[in-house]
This record gives sequence, C-alpha cells and structure tokens, in this order.
Amino acid sequence: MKTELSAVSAKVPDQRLPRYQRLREMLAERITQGEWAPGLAIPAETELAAEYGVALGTLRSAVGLLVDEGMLARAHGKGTFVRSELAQASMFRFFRFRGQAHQDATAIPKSIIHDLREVALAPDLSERLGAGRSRRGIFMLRTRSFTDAPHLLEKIWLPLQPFKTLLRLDRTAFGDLLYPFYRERCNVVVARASEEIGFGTLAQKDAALLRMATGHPVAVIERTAFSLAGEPVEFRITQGDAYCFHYGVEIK
Amino acid sequence: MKTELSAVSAKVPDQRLPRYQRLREMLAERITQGEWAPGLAIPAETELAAEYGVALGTLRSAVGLLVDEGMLARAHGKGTFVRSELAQASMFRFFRFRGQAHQDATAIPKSIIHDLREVALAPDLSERLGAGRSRRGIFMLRTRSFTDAPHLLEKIWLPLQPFKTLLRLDRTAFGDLLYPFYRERCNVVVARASEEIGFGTLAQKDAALLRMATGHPVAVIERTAFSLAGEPVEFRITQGDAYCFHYGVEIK
DNA sequence: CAGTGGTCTAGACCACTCC
DNA sequence: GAGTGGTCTAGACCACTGC
Repeated sequence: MKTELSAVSAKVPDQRLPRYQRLREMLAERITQGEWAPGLAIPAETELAAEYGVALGTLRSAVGLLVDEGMLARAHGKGTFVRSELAQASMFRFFRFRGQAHQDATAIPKSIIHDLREVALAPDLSERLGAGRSRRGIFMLRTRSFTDAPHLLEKIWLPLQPFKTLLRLDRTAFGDLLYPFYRERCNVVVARASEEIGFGTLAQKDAALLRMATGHPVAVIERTAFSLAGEPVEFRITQGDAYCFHYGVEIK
Repeated sequence: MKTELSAVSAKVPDQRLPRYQRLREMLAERITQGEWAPGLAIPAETELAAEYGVALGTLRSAVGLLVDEGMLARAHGKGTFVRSELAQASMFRFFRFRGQAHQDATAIPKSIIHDLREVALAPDLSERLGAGRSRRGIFMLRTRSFTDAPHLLEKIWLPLQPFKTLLRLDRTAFGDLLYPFYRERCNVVVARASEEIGFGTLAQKDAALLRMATGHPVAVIERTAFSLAGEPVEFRITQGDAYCFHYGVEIK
C-alpha cells in the first residue's frame, strides 16, 4: 500500500511544517485511533518509510519524536511498540514500604473508594487537567491497603470528559487498579506520568481515614498522568506515612 | 586542522561506543576545558565535521546530545553556543527546594567540606561500591548552602581506587561540584545514578552541622553513582529539611 | 537465518541571520 | 551574499532478537 503524505487523513497537518513533523502527526493519529493497539509493534521503519514515500531517516525522526513523548518505545532487534498504559503495579515498585513483610514489589494494594462525585474544578486544577472549556470534573477519594490497615490516602481529580461514565458506576466495580479501568471504560490510555514528591503533615480529616494522628508526617506525591496523545487526564495526590516511605529513581 | 577521531586527546573515549557518542565526549571535553568559552559560539558544524573527519549527520548527533543535556544551545542562522551557566548541575535539577527565593533550578549550592579521610568500608558499603578486594575507602562529609545557612548534609563514600589522589588535596580545592572534579582529578566520568528517597529524623551530630534541632524531620536521599563503564564509583547520603524538600520524576 | 532498529555516509537544498 | 543551522535523500553496514 502506498499512502501519499498529503492524503492520508482528513486531518492533514500544516503543509508548511517539516515533513518529519507532519509524519509524527499522522503516525500519532493512527495510534490514538487504535489502528495499532497498545502493547503491539507498529510496522517496521523501512516499511513505513516506503508507505509514506519518505527516506528512512525522515521516518526515523518522526518516530523519534513519538518515542521522546512516550507514545512509542523502540526495542532494538524486535520492533517499535505502542506503549500500553503504565502498569500501575510497575509504578508501585517505585513506591514501596520498607521493612515490612509485604515488601513484595508486585503486590497490588487493595483499594476502597470513600467518595466519588462530580465537582467544580478549582482554577489551578482545571489548568492542570487542560479542562479549559469545562470547569466541571470528577473527584475521587480512596484509601489503599497492603494488609488490613489503610496505608495510602489518594485524592483524584479527572476532567468530566471523557470520564463522565464513571459517575454512573458502582464504587465496588472499580477494582484495585484505575488505569486499566480508564482504558476499558473510557478509552483513555495513560502513557506517562509526572510526579512531584514532597513532605507534609496529616490534616484532621485525612488522619481519620488513615487511622493516624493529626499532624503525623507524611510523604506527599502529586502525580499528573498523561494520555497517549499527551493530554493531562488525571491529577492525584497520594499521602502515606513518611517514615515508611521509599521511592527509587534511575537518573539518566 | 585535521583531528583524528582516535587521537584527539589523552582521554580517548571507549572505542566500542558509537562515533557520535565519542564525539560528544570530545566536544564536552573541549567545552569544560574552556577552549570554547561560555556564551560564545563553537565552530560551525561543517567545520567541526571536517576537523573530526565525520559526516555532518554524525557531528550533528553529537551536538544534539550536548544540546539535550543543556551544555550547548543552537541558534538557527547564528551558530551553536556554549551555555553560560555551565549547568553541570543537571543531576541537581531533581532535588530543589520549594517556596524559596533561590528557586533557580540551575543554581549550584556552595559546598563546605567538614571531613575528608581514609576509612575502612563497612561490608555493605564495600559491596555497594564494588570494592571487593580492598575494604579501604574515602569518607567525605560536607554541607551545601543555597544562601548563607547550610541546607544539605552529605556523607560520601568512595573506593580508594581510583580516588586516592583526592586525599592529598586541600579541601578548598574541591569546588562546588564533585563530578567534574572526579573526572579532572581521577579520570572517572559519572554516567548515571540511582537514587532512593526516604524520610527520617536528624541525629544529634548531623543536626548540629545543619543548625537544626535533633529529631527534626529530613528527606534522605541515598545515591549510588556509576561510571561510564557501569561500575559503582560513589555512594552518598544526602539529608535536608523535609518541609523544604521537593523532588520531580518523569515516569514512562 | 531473516527481520528489526542503530549508526553512518556524502551529498543536496532550504530557512534564517547578519552585513 | 555569505555563513549558519535545519531538513531530506538514498544508499550502506552493524548490532540485536528470535526462530
């Protein structure tokens, strides 16, 4: 199949842009439209270059952009893959409690949803979520437990679109992992996230939910999650006992 | 002038690395050595490519790495310039204090070395540093300040080889950044690092150095730094006021 | 082994900046 | 107009993966 660079889709990128940037747009389109499924490989670079009628280097530049953005991942000798959602379990290997029997990094903590409702987003939240037009959103409050007692308290904000359908579901239907749930119910794939780690003390209400003393020191993780298209789709604040907190990072 | 890729300097990067990565090392060397001054343009890409006897694309890949790292900045039609604030502190952008006047992520904190001596490495430290044969090492204690007061306390362990030469130097000769210093004095390039973040409270001795109360909550960052060859070359524990601590992470 | 991405070449022309 | 970086081509060969 030969796909002309100028006629691949209804959305033709600005012709004045460099070819590799237009290619990036067209490839991103095919990914977000679901033509290439998350977790699977896209066609080989030589094949795609031939299909679009561009040189290999140009195609590679376009793919490179999507790799930098986190939409694609290259695997030398194997192929180029559409990123599936961040396995939340794998994200949790960075956030584990130390010195405990439940050290198992793959363990998925049990989730209990205490609150779920539509809310008006504060201006800063609205901006974070890119929900420019609508100031409406969804707020979720849940605790997560590794054993019996609650260890983590999470406050989660979502834009009303495309998550509105979640409001109609029973809280027990959510399961312990949200990102696969987002994908199944709302067709949103979380591709990457940005976290900010800080330190604070528990407010009275939060302390009650965690069964800890007001003012107890906690680690505070603020996470913004992004879709394959690069749009912010979730903001969450996680709190947990500071002295049990442990977080690993690889630099460069 | 023609400079052979293989004979440009006494420090020849590993020949097994791709050409553009070796080029990057050699260009970085000329920048850090001061041959090209901060704020000024380096030679044109065509000129450098000819000098090193490589294709333009290869030279551009090498420059691209240094641009990504923030050491160089391209200006279309004007040239490629050495960044003024030679922010070798790229590793420090992950560890910044919030809500303060010295928010500038590129600011390099002032360093004061309080202790520097040869020590026997505890077994776990010896293992971390891969100093299997020799159990001897170097211990360094220093504080770092963004303004006048000390903000961070760092305990640093190094294997005796190849850092032995540091013991003969005056403490004031160390400067504010250790990694460039390691490279200049000991020919060790820190290529990547692994960090573990946690929280704790200040011991009495440490509290005195930070001029804070014993038991004050602190963020604790344990970092293992690795050389280009992948060998662990430094282990350091950094402590700082938990309430000022802020750490950003990108997850993909 | 075939197929994939990774590196590299030696050109070409375009877009931008400054004189 | 001269010099710079930006884009693009059409090849070549290497390194890695999996059968």
